[in-house]
Amino acid sequence: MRTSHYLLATTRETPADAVVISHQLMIKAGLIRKLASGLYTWLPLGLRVLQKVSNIVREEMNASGALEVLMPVVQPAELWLESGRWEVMGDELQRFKDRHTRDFCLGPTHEEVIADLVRNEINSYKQLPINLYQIQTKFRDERRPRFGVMRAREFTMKDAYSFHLDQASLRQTYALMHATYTRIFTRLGFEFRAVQADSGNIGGNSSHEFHVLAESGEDLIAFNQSGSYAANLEMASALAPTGTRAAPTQALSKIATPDSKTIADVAALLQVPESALLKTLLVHGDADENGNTTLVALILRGDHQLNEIKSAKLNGVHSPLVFASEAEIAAQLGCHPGSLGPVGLPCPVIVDRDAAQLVDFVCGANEDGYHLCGVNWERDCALTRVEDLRNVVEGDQSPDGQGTLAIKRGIEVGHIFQLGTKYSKAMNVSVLDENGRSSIVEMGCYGIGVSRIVAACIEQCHDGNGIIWPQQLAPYQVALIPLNAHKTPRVLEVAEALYAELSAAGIEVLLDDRDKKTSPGVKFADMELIGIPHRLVVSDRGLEHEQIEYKHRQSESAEQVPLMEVVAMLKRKLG
RNA sequence: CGGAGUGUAGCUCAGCUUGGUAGAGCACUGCCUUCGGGAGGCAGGGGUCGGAGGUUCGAAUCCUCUCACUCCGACCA
Repeated sequence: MRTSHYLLATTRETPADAVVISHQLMIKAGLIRKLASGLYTWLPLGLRVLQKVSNIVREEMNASGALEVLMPVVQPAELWLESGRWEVMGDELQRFKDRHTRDFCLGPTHEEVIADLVRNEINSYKQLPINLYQIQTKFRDERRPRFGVMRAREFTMKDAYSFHLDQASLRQTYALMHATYTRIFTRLGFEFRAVQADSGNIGGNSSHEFHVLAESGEDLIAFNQSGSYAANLEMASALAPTGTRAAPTQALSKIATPDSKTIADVAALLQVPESALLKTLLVHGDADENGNTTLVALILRGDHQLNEIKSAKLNGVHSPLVFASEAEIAAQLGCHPGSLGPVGLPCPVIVDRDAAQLVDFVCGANEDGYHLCGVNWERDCALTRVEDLRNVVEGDQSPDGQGTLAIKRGIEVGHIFQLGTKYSKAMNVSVLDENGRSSIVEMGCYGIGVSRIVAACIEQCHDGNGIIWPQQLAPYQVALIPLNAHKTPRVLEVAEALYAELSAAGIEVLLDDRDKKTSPGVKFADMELIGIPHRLVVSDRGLEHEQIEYKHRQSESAEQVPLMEVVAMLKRKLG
């Protein structure tokens, strides 16, 4: 490709509304342009990268035996009513009516459509297992789109759905997809982790997320050094402390703590560490048959954070977690949230394992302006229920006993689920088994955020001058820059010859043939910004010695290569 | 959805407090010079100041409403 015939939409200024580096660079390098919030046009350069990602994903999915299909973006409401998700999905599901006033939605995912396809087309256990996938546009009306294509409303996703006669077969394909995803993200050159994950709304039993490690990631993941344990922070278990609780040494006392409402305030006032305090949080319990809920107290050590996902899964706790309002707390206890504690608390109490180990601790007195000191479990208040309520922290023991946990930020680029029969039962997807009996099939689903991968790659691979594409994603492998061609005609002749020869060898070359008004500095800066891995400079100076300058995007300095050897050298470097 | 903020040229922004002819840099067009790290000169083109209503002799500027976008939070397959 020649830059003179290309839409090289690089900008000098950093866009004002982009906060993460990948979003800034995608706009500066001319990969994307925003149309509206969460909606992006892919420009020629960006589309090439997106297609390279798609192709790698497609190759590996095909190699795994999955079959590619393409389903509609627009889906009829009937299918969603059948699965029960028309009501459940909320505003993220973009609904609309056609001219006949029939209800439709834009597909945020395709479980319903694929289930409908399979129940019509697959009748026998002999046709199972089968794994169908597509690479297609999804639409989710996100409450807050952000970070460019990282969290867009319209985005490209690879979604695969597998169908099985039994759970053993599902587990087998799930493992195969786990391995396939590992191959894909390895080929993409990512530093990533596969982590245990919450399956959330989509349902099902086992679930893993694949995260690219990056500071700008929206998720926190916990893992040990050996890699034997990795989980989303939402899911990571905190090991129970070992040993028995020490005996009390202090007497219970009540002290005035006016104006100290937070853990930090009270710890500072009393000159004790935050870990010597209790944090008491009131949440809604399970609803009774009339839909009314009572309050439940969740108690943590002052320095620990509540894990809302783990807590909401406990019996007696409303899921999803709903915090009691200040008004509800005042009505039931007559004090503010900052003054709560377990002593004499008139509601069920669930205590975190670490909080249950404390002795001589400080907690709220359930009376504004007072705290209790020297409090001890069982002596001063009951300890009836102990659970894992807290977020793990850096340095915690790994739940599998292998070393300690580190916590890092990750960008979720893949998610695999064992759905079981959640959708197949609701939509009656069945086959005849070998006994001729109808059997509801087991389902798995497997997603990869194709467009998000482009952004995630830039988050991992950039420097002060711009993007640094790995070879497998680079829109072009070689930037070929003729300098001073208007002064020395041979410069352009040699550049054209190299362009032809490299192209004939199947190497993707971007020839920067912009005219003399584009100074050398501009060409160098643009080619670095868009991240082309290999750079060749053809100049009058070099040609005097029959030499071409070569520089890799990441190397500090350039080297001179004899003209006759350039093509062979690049073929070698590009494998 | 709650809180905060911003809308002026393709981009980054000034002008608004105190109402009086629409601005700068970059980008773009033409000519000349320059030519290995985002060149210089001269001459140009480009904006119903997000939209509607109001106050006023007069509104980018003041008031009201509205829309869009961004950030923080909550939420999220």
